[in-house]
Amino acid sequence: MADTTKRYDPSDIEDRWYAYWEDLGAFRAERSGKPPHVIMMPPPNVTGRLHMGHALQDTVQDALTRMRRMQGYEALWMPGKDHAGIATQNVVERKIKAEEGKTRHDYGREAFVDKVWEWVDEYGDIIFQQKRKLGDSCDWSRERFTFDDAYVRAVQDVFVKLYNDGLIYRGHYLVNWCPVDMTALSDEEVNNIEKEGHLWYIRYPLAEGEGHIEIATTRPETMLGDTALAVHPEDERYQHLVGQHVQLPLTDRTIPIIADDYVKMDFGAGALKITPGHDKNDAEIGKRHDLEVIGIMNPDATLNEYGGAYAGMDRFDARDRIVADLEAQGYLIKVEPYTNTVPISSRSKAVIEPLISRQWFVKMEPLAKPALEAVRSGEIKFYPERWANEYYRWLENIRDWTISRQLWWGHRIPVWYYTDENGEIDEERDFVVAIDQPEPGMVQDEDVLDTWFSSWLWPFATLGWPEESDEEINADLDYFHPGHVLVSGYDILFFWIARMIMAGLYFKGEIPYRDIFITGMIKDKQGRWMSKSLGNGIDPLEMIEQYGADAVRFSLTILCAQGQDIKLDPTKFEMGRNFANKIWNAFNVFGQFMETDAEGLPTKDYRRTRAFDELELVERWMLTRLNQTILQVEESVSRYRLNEALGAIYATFWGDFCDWFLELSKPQRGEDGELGTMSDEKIALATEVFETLLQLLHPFMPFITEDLWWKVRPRAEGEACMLSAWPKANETEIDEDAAQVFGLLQELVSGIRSVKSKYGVSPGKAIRAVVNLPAEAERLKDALQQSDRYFEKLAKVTDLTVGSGVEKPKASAAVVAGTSEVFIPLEGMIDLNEERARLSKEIEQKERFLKSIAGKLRNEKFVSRAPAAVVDRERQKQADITAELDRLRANLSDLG
RNA sequence: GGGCGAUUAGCUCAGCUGGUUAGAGCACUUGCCUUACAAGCAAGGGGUCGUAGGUUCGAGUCCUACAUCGCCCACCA
Repeated sequence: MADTTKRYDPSDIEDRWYAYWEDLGAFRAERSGKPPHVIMMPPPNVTGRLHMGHALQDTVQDALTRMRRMQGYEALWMPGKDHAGIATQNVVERKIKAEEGKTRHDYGREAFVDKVWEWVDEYGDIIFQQKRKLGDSCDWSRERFTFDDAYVRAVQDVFVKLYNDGLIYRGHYLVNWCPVDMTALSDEEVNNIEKEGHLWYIRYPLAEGEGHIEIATTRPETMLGDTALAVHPEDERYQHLVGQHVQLPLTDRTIPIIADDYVKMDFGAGALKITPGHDKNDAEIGKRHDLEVIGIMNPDATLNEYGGAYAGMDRFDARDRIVADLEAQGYLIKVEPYTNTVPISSRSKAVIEPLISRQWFVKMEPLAKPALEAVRSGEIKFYPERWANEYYRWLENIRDWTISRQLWWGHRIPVWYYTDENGEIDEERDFVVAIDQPEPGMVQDEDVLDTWFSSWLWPFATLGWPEESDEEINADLDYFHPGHVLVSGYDILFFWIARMIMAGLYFKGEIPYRDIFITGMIKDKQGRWMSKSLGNGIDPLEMIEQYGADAVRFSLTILCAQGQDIKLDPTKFEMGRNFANKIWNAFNVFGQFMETDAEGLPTKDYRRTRAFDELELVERWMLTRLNQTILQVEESVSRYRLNEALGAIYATFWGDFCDWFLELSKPQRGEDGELGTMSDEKIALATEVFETLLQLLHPFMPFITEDLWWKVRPRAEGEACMLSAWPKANETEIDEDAAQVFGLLQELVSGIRSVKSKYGVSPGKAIRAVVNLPAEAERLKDALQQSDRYFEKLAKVTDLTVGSGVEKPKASAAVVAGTSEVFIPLEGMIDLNEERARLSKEIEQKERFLKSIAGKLRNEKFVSRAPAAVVDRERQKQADITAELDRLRANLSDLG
């Protein structure tokens, strides 16, 4: 007797099987004769904790990896983590602040970086432990970090190459400056959000003579950096003033009035203050007119010496004061409420201050072109396709990438400067771009690189690129690159996915992968992003604890439809839990009759001895369904419709295998109430189907399937489910005929049950039934006559008659199924009115249906234009329904 | 301002290149602790597929507007 309990308890087995797989080395991928299948795990931040987004994406990646592995591929799922510059630095800064009351400056750069390393060593692998709980079958022996020595080298090589190719430059430009993190950011790291603000109308008096020009601004404090006032060249109000000057209020400066057709005459006051040091558009206008650039802010967004009386104040305090002073001095004309877009750091949420700063940039256009072409040509495909449009849009409008960051935690920029006698950087002399210090005394650039400047190399730097002297590495790169599919969310389409494609093509000369599967994002029940601040997150580990990893994986997969966001709430995992429980108990049906050893493991290998055509109806039907399901799964997975694949297995397992096959296969209770037994032949069939279903389910629900795998057959050492050969559909065991006959049987059984339920006949009460078949259906008649046992088991029909032209017994209910019908004599229980109503309702429904078909067929255009197959199908339907109606009417009139 | 997505049963969602009488899970009703499973079984009820047009023999599916919600992008101060 197998050792199973009624309720499946996942906590019992999951860790055990994970350890077993790892010990077996089952996750490892090595260069072999097999075709490779490679997935690069998007490296989580070292600060990361497993969240539902990871759980979803890992489930998808693991399912694909496990399936390919079973299908005979050398499946590599490469894990790793990202040093995540700002994020990690922030975490450690917060920690030392909280624990020691210190800032990173108290530590100094070197000591602080050491502190971060300490943190990484202590906490950096937590997420990988969490991923193990989920069942991730990635090759941990290949785990990489974007700060591994070899990886650092790759990043520096890439910098040097891009510089030498003329694609990296340094310069003073207006950049997105975050005053909280005190670093430059790329455009992608900035979000524009709508915010209620004000539009202040301010008067700038003419320097020469009477009068003034009115301007409008949303950021009055920037006026301290104004170096011109612009009007439209065709604006008749101001034309005559161009070339003159205005007095800049609150300062002793005067600024020129210039004409530029960027100015919209009808917006605001029709004139524009120009602050080239703090506004992107103004900077361009400034360049056109060769204006002076004044930066009025310090890195922390307090005003600097150009702020005059406001120097040292925070920019927003200064704004209030300036407005108050303008008003007091009569320069403020009016204030209007105004909604404008404000740039926010995606990391710190601080309002970004555009300011001029010396930074490093990558010229993107030359990189973008091939990347565009790779997708346009179809070499790389997006699933779902629509994401290709987002990708095009971004690449077609690509802007240069600000890659330098004023942080301490990150890849140092491989640029060196000469120093003067005081040890200060000698700005007079050229810098040198080199990985190692070119000359003693030279100092390295203080800045570090954007995190994504290292992660864009992930698909090949993780394999050891660019080390060319090492044969192992070369062979690995040859074999495992390019990869096959990238699974990711759309949130990092620009940050990472697009840049990886650029990097792959530019540095490696190859696309990084063929397919990109973009999953939806996990949202809360109300469709909001899950976040710490909202406290609406669902912790995958708690869910695993509560429902089991397989249940979590099942539910996430089944909910993951083609890129749609998932509104998740914990009760969704009940679906998976219930299914796991169903699987567990289904095994028990036949497992309890197997010969087992003391540990409950099978000692006998039950194999079917009969050929397919010797099997009985339900068996042929079940194998047919199984083989159809295998085909369906393959088809769905090839299009990354994992929800559909898993849904198909679920329906077959529960709706076919459990509800019909097992119900018919399990032993019947003996006459005297004693438990029956199951023949070896029956056990063999159940085992065969169940085992195959376990394999189909394994990629999605690895733990329970592995556990039961060992319980259905004696296995040799190491003969794990996860390493078993993926089932092949056996097309010779697809029997459409059996499917059709069994389908009719299902209809008749359901009809009988329905009648019993309708008339309050207890399901357990034995009844008689008479099946009436059309005269020509000899084959059906034989099949159903042999199926009396099925009717008994499923509907408690103890007396079955099957024939054609059979007389309808007195006082019986009738169920019509196509051209067949079944009579259920219910002497004394049947309510004639009820029965009439029941039949009438059915007749009405069929008549409506028939009418719509007849309508179609009367339509000449339909008959002439629709494909012949469609028309034939309608004709067939018409004939079927007509026959069915005849019977229904006959049955009705029978009732008198 | 531009683009994308969503709108299908009470709820959450599938529904692919148009073609059986639109499906699932949950919830609901009725009956069952039928010795695999009450995390279950059986039988049911419930949908004019957001609105209005159009294309087509045929539309949940394609087209055009519109509405509502959500997301992305964008230099009108």
